[in-house]
Amino acid sequence: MAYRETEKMRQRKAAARQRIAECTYQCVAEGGFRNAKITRVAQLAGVATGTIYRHYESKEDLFAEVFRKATQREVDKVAEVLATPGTATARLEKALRQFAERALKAPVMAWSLIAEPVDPKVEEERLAYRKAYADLFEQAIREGIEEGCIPDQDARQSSTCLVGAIAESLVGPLSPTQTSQAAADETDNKDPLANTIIRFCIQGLTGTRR
Amino acid sequence: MAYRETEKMRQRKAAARQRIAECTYQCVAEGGFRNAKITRVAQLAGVATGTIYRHYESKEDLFAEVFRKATQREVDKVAEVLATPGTATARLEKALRQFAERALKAPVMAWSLIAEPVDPKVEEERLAYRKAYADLFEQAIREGIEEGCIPDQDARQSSTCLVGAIAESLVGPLSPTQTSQAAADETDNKDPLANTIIRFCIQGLTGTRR
DNA sequence: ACAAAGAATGAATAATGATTCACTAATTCA
DNA sequence: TGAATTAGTGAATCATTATTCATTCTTTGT
Repeated sequence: MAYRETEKMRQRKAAARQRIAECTYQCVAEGGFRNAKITRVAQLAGVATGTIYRHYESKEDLFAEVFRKATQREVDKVAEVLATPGTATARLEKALRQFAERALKAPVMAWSLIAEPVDPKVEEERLAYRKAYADLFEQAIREGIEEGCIPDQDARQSSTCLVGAIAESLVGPLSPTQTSQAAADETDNKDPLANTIIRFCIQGLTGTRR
Repeated sequence: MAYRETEKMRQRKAAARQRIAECTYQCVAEGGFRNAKITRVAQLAGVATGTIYRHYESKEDLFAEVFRKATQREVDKVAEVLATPGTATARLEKALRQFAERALKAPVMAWSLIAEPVDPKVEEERLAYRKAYADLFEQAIREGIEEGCIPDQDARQSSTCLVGAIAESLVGPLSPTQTSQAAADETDNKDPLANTIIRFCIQGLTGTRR
């Protein structure tokens, strides 16, 4: 007998797989999923197109994984903020700001994650992504209700509203046409946007003007 | 000289064009834009595929028009409600309910309008559609501010949040997988959903619990 | 009735990219 | 070293549909 997969090989394959994912991410960050053609990804990764299919079942699978990873990064950041000390309301406010600011800092990627038309399998990941946010918010809302800083309500529904309000508010500023002109206008300050969204959301939750 | 386009012909052509649009609408209502293949539309409309291209520049154009018309119908309904007498808050509440209830009654179409992945030209129409809602809400919010029943705020931003919150809240219940099982579960009452969304939205606007 | 013009047809084509697969190159270990 | 086995290659293929266009059918006005 001869060849048997060795550790070295396993690692090399893992590295190639990761490189492919990273190059896909790069393509997406440049111009969305539509921009990430298999041939281009292969070229960037320095492998043949066929090689991609030794690492991923299909393009959709690759995209789904890339989407999931990109998403995880964002969700983790928000989770981090929500885990800091402070009242639930304050933490939610910080979390929403984190979400908005990161999106505005990497608008193409944010647009891809939030609003770019994608294939069904990737769309599924998007639903999961939005659900992940909603879950985090929901938990924080529950905590707020217990703390007494948020009145009793359907935490799940409210969290969904939060996700919707912030995503929708960002879609305009993020959409490819808007983005290009915003880039030209360096003075375009995004903070007022975040502030208004946050106020609406916190009020929606607490019913309290501040 | 001979043939010159006559009124009768003009009407016949207009009728054909409309029939094509209607059949497209029907396809979309059945399974979304993805389901509306040109050949299928032509078949339904009783014309040859080529004929479609005598009436529309391209599939995207056809879809964009169908989307626009479907959208207009929805927006008009909401505008109608907003034009009734009453305080701005009450009218906004009725409008949001109208939006939600119509969507839940025709879930496939609502999903197509709100969340189905579509081509760029159609996506543009979707942005316009959301903007149309935002414009209506914005106006009502301004009226509310003048009436004094809504505190002063960035009416545009708040209206965007409204659109986002309601759209997001509906995406879950509307998404194709959810819809099929909801159809099986006849007892699934949707009113609590609408109520929770509306409460969140009104609080977000007014900062007042009720 | 007939010529001129337009409308309708639908099989054939085009375009896009994902995916395959016959083949070559590397790796492993006795 | 070499037989066995897996990894990598990339040009060719496939799949899917939108779109075209040479042809046929209708309408119109003299």
